[in-house]
Parts: sequence; structure tokens; C-alpha cells
Amino acid sequence: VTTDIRADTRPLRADARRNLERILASARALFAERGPGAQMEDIAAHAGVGIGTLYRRFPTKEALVTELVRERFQEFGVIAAECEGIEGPYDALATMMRRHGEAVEDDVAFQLAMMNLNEFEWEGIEQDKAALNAVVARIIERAQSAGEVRADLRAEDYGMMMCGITATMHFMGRSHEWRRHLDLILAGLKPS
Amino acid sequence: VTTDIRADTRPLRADARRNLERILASARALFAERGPGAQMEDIAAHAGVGIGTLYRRFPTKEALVTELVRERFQEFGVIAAECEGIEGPYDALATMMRRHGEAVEDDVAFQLAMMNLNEFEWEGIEQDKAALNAVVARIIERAQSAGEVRADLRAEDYGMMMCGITATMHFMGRSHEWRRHLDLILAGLKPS
DNA sequence: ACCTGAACACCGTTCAAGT
DNA sequence: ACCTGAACACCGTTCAAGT
Repeated sequence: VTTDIRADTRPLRADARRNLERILASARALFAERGPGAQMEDIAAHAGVGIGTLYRRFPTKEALVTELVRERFQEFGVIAAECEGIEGPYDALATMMRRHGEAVEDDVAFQLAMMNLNEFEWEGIEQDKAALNAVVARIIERAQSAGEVRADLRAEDYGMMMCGITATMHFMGRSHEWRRHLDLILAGLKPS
Repeated sequence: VTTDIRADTRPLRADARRNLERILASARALFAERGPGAQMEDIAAHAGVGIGTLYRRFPTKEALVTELVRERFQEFGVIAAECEGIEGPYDALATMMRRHGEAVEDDVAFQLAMMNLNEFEWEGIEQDKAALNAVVARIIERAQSAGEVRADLRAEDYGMMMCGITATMHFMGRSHEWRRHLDLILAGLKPS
């Protein structure tokens, strides 16, 4: 089995491939500009395709959002890999969390998905999530071995903590305070 | 000035008063049962009134949610007052956070409002929020004076922390893990 | 295969008519 | 004053017709 949506299909026809890329670019642009309320019709128009073409690639709006979230998770993986190279074990974890927060700071569509509203569809992301999770687990374990982080912290806690920090970006419109929230969390990770 | 919606109006006619109460009861019931997707038509029908009557009291769906959130904030105030009576200063704070979390655990409509989606309308709640905030500030200060909580914690951090914990109730459908998140936060509040 | 857009469905909101 | 529900508006989704 594979979770790549295109793995077991013929490659797209050249024009269809172009259309798909334009759809994704337009979706990124309009979601960033207008938030998750950006309309399917507008995304299609912005991409220069009919609404039917958009629905041919993505059966629902949520499926389109899922694809964008998947891309973001791949970016998370890159960031995590970079942070694994940081010398201080605690520093590596702290920097990763901060950089993951920064990566998401302006992406309202992602933030809502992360908070899992209307039972967000995680299928198709599991593979990317697992890859990220492996790096996160190594970074956490290294910090624990160095005695710089509580021994009972689990890799599965990471998503939960980032979910909480991400939610903070919405709270009463005070989007910058997530850094303070992160500081509080980080303080809680030190061994007691 | 006053923030009470009914302060400077004549009391409602008896039948209108009854209708208002039925609308609120139905809204509580249907939001609890179906989440924030519960429909205005269904709420009106459940309350035994026409849709127009619902819109006479609440100009938008969001205004209806706001009223329910306001009631919840009053409940928060009661809980906070009770926790102020707890002997241990740190215990008072920890118990209040836990009980506030429990109060919200099954209320999806509130959770979404707390996360401030689509720029939730806080007007009409400010007074209740201020009352709650005063008690929270006292509980935090007491714990700080006792040296049981970091000196740099501010009362304004409280809402942010609870927002993060509340968001966790949605994350990947693992609604029970918010208690672990709370534990992490609480650990971070101890003086370093 | 892929593209198109008119049409449909759903649901929040309005408003003219009624008591 | 208050109540009602048919009608409207908006937007996600479908599908018959076209290349």
C-alpha cells in the first residue's frame, strides 16, 4: 500500500498537470489572502479553469485543504531535519518548535485543519506525519538522554503541544503571543 | 454604559420571554448534540417558534453562540470563586484550570468560539470576562506570593493557556489528552 | 481523458403579511 | 410588540454536454 495519491495512476496529461499546479498555487494564494472562507469558484477562476476541473482533482474543499496541509507537513520534515543538526539537545527541540510555529504563523487554513475542526481528514498525510514523527522522536530522545528534558515526554505529545500553540494564534486576535505560550510549554519540559 | 443586552429595554412580554428561554434551551441542546453545525431552522423548530422569531432575538447565528458563551463565562466565574477557597495556593490554580477544562469538555460550540474562528464576537462578554479575570488574577497572585508559581506569570496568560488546552480537545479526535496537556502547562508554571 | 458552467442543494438571513 | 414562513442569497457540489 501507499499513501501517495498519484502513486498507482498514470501520469497526468500535460495540460491537466499544468491545471493541477495552477489550482494548487491559486488555492495557496487565496487561502493565505482570505483565510479558509476563500471560495472554490474563486480558486478555480484564479487558476483559469472551470469549477468542474477543480472538482475533478479534489472531490471536496476539504480534500484540497488536505493537500495543502500535506505540503506543509513536508516542510515540517525539512525543518526538523535541519534542527537535528543543532548541537545543544534542548536547543534542537526548542528551535524546532519555534520554527514550526513560524512556518504556520500566517497560514490560517492550516491552523484550522490542525485544530481538527469538522473532523479534518488526515488520510493522505499519515505518511508525511510519520516521517516527521520519526525525527521529532529522535530529537526528544536525545534531549532526554542529555537530561535536559523530562523523561516522561513522549513523541506523541509533540503534535498536541503544537496544536495548542497554533490555537493561540487565533485567541482574541493576539496572534503574536504564541511565542510566550511556547516559552511556558518549554519551561514545562525541563526535568523537575 | 452597560454591557447587559437587556439593561436599557423594557422587560419582554410574557410570551416573548418564554420563547427566548425555549430558544436558548434548544440551542444548548442542539449545539451539544450536533456541534456548531446545528441549523438555525432546527433550533427554531425545536423551540416551537418560527425562524423569524429566532432572528428577532439574535440577528445572526454568531450572536446566539455569543449568548451561550456568555453563560459559560458566568459558570467559569462561579468555579473560580469556589477555587479561591482552596487552601493550597498552587492547588487553587491547578484545580481551577482542571475544572474550567472539564466545564468545556463537551461543549463544541464553546470550544470553537474560544479558538476565535471567523473573528468571534466578544462584545457582550467583556463584563463577564472581566469579572472572571479579577478572580483569576487574585488566585495567580496568591500562588506567586507563596513562591509556588513563576513570578512572571500574568493574569492575561490564563485565557491563552486555556485556549491551547481547549484546542487540544479537538486534536486528531483525542479529546481526553487535554489533561496531559494541562499537566505539561502546570509543570511550566512552577518557579525555575 | 479532460474541460466546462448551468443547475442543484443546503443553510443563514430577510421581509411582507398577519395577530 | 411580537410571530410566521415563503423567498432570497450564498456557496459547495453535481452532471450532462462538449473537446
